[in-house]
Amino acid sequence: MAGSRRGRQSPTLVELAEAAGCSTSLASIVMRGAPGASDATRKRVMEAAESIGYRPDERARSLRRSSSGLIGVAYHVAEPFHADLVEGLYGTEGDGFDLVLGAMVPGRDVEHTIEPLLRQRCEAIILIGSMLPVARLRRIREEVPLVLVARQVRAAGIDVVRTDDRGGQRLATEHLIGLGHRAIAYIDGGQHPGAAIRRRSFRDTMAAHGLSDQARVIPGGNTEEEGIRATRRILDEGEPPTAIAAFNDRAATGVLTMLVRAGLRVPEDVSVIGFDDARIARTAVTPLTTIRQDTTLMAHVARERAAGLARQRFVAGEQVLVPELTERESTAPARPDH
Amino acid sequence: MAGSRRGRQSPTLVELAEAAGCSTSLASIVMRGAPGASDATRKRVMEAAESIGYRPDERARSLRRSSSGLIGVAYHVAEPFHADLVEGLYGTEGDGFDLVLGAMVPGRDVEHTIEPLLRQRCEAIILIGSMLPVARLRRIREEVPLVLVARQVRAAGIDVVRTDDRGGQRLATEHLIGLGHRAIAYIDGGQHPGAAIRRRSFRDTMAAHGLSDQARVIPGGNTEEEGIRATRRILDEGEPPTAIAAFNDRAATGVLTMLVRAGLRVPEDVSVIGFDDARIARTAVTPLTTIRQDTTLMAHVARERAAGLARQRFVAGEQVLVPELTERESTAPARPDH
DNA sequence: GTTTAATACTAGAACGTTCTAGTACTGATT
DNA sequence: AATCAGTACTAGAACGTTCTAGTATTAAAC
Repeated sequence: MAGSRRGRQSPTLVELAEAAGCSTSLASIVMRGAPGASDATRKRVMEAAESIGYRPDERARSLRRSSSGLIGVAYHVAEPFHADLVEGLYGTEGDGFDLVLGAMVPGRDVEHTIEPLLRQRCEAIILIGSMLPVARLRRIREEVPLVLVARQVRAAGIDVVRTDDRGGQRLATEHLIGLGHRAIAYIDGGQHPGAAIRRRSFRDTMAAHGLSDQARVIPGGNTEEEGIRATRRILDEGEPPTAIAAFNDRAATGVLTMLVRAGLRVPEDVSVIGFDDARIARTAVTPLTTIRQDTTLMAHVARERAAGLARQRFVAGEQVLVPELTERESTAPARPDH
Repeated sequence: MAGSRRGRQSPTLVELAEAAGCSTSLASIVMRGAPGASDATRKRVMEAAESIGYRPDERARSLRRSSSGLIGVAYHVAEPFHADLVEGLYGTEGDGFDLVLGAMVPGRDVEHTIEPLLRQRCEAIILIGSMLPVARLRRIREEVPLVLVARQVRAAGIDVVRTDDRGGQRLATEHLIGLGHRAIAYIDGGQHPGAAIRRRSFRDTMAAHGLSDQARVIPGGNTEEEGIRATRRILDEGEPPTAIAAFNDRAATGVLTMLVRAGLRVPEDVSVIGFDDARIARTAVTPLTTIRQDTTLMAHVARERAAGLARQRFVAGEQVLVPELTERESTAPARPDH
């Protein structure tokens, strides 16, 4: 019971050294696995540590070392896509860095989130899917190396890891066109990262196929709710398109929801395509055809970049990953009568 | 550009004191808003801090103070319900504690997650929805006050904040019975927190209404995928029940998905009820009737408990919150012909 | 004009580590 | 027998704060 520890501090290196009958320096060497201790001593110290319940104080360690060995990660807790990326970040250990999470929640913006990370002297910060204006990103960049994930930004000094949104959206749009669809609606992602590029890519691809007049862009968002609203709006306005592309899988799921509610079948009546290949894509009412972003790889690269930037082995740049089409059941050839 | 800071350390209190022309003690007093400095000095120091870009080093602060002022939070990143709780935890500031997040991801279990929190000398740990056996919880409890959220455990010294799962599931089951349903399937949550209690509550409630022979419990889980699988199994086995209750909203969403895929209508053919009132409940194909757990309140209470336990103002106990039925569109009276 | 009380300020010792610069010992090399 | 190289170990100064115990300075009280 912790009751027995009430008020007691946890044992320090000094107490460990005492228990093991050696100097704190030696105990320290053993605890961090540095060279300079005999095997016998190592064993003795480790046993003493075990027996007194010694646990190194990370604050003191970090303070004393010249570098904190910390990479900060700022992400939106409620965003499943971010959660996937965070999971991926933990996959790659062994670069000598620990991760410190900074949660963005409503009312706690990027600056608020990053401040504690900087106060812990994180050596680099991975910022996931932030909509922050470039000027403010620049200000952060002045304090610490910054890796921006899943968003494009052309500003010197800011490292970027992202998917080729333009290529991805082209893939999606051409998939639909290839299936014979002509009247295609695109549900936009508003201000969200990547939205502007995907929107433009949709328009450009439609234009390239001479379908500009059939291309409709509907205001949307990145949530199921916004997908639902946008689709309702489409349906309210009369003859629905034969295909709908959405900014991301969450919005696409909202599209599916609304179509089912309206009694339309997917893909028989309307084809739907998403973006991300999020977890929910598989379990949607109709398994979603979508553009796959490899979150594991993105996370891997992001961490590598952050570590490299912190150690000044890299110069900031842009890593663009190639997305691919994942065909499931929500898209099908346009029916001839349309 | 951070390039200009290459290799430069961030300014320390000593440099701040120098810049402001006072002692470090005084600069410290100003920076932490402690009494003992004149208004003029405060202004001068603050301006100096601003001008040299001083930012207190949290590691040093925490190390020096007798208490770290940290509460650790261990949660599953990929679990939306946990994300809601984490959001809630940030809502209540002003207790003098900062939150440190510990992410549980596949391959990184509770112990791995908690270790870094302890190394930062968190004064209490909030553990969300862990399935850890009591013995191991006890071991953690020996090191630090522990608040267990969304799970019942009867072990001295472990603080618990949970919803009344038994009452909640009774509410759900009786809602269905009250609508005239008799053949009701329950999709179980397996080993997940609360699952055992909800399962038993379902059985007991059915029994109390003389419906034991109509009560079916199907192995399931806490994800959409498992909801789908369980429902497929139900449909494969012949005459479907007129109502399905699921362990949580994610599983219930899977149920909806599978029912739609099978061409059944909700609630006309089958009523479905979930648990949690997660975000996805509203945007499900058919808006889910569900049992609402107030995550904001739970988070609020959990934080309060953690802070109180850390400061030794509370003795560990159990806080049980009352859930309520949220009626949406996925439940309706049983059709007479059933 | 001395005491008292309060306010503004400071020196310097912590906090729990790491790390540099050293000492003491061993065994091999000349 | 003296030198060297290597291994095992240690003393003690950092790291950047907070906090205790103080010293001046001023204002009020008699």
